Amino acid sequence: MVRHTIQRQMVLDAVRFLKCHATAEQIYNEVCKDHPTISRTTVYRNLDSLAADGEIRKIDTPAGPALYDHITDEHYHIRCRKCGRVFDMDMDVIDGLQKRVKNTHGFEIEGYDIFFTGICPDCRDS
Amino acid sequence: MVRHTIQRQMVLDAVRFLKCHATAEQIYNEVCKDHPTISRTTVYRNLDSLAADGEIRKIDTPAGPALYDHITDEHYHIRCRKCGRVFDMDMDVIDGLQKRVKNTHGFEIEGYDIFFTGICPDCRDS
DNA sequence: CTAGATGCAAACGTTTTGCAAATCT
DNA sequence: AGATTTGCAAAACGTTTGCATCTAG
Repeated sequence: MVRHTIQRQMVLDAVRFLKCHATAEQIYNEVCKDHPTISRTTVYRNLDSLAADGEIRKIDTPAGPALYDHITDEHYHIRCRKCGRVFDMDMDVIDGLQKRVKNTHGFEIEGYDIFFTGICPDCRDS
Repeated sequence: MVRHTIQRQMVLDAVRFLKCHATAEQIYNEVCKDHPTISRTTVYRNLDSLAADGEIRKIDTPAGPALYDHITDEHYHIRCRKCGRVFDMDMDVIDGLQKRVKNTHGFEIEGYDIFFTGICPDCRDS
């Protein structure tokens, strides 16, 4: 059974407070403001466990740290090739994308993500 | 100017020989068979430079090492959540996906990738 | 001759692990 | 009381960097 600890609660609160694609490091820093003795390890462990319980969403990103979202509608992301920042993509979700798979070859498909790559306005202008 | 070295050539040959989504480590091991004194660093540097020149394609993957392909048609990937292996997805490329972006917010979009997640048949059966 | 490439060792950022001590239920 | 969680230190992992040496053009 999952045990309720202040650390777990604070990690969850921080993810909700930061709202969108926060890194473990950002979440750790946020929790540290109120509870400076928490360890990074505990943050990682609670993020994993909260994601496994479906309380938050973990987004593994290409070429960068994982991001954690409070649960929101499905959406896609773009990563700046220069600064590495990740932004939400302004586009509709593609309807029934998973149904386009011709043959799963025995795979149990659990989900998917689309990552765009590009150069953000800040990096282009410098 | 890019200089032609045996290391660069061997890295390129290895990527072509391994054909699909090889990791830097696999490519290093392949090159090592003929040229055991090459360093991992040199493999990484040549992979980067070959990708920058468009001779090979680098695929940054979520939650795993980057993969390198000899140039092939665009295609999508699936990663097993348990064993981490990456496979090609058996589906058609989505026509004009980039045109669905409503507002780039000043981003220069260079491309995108779709990554499915799931459990592969081997991992499910064990 | 010399810009550029190499190999080494060491650092990097992110994440995971082993373990003893602390804490929920 | 007993299983789970914590915090620490250390390791793991993939990758990059600094630097002295070497080499292709």
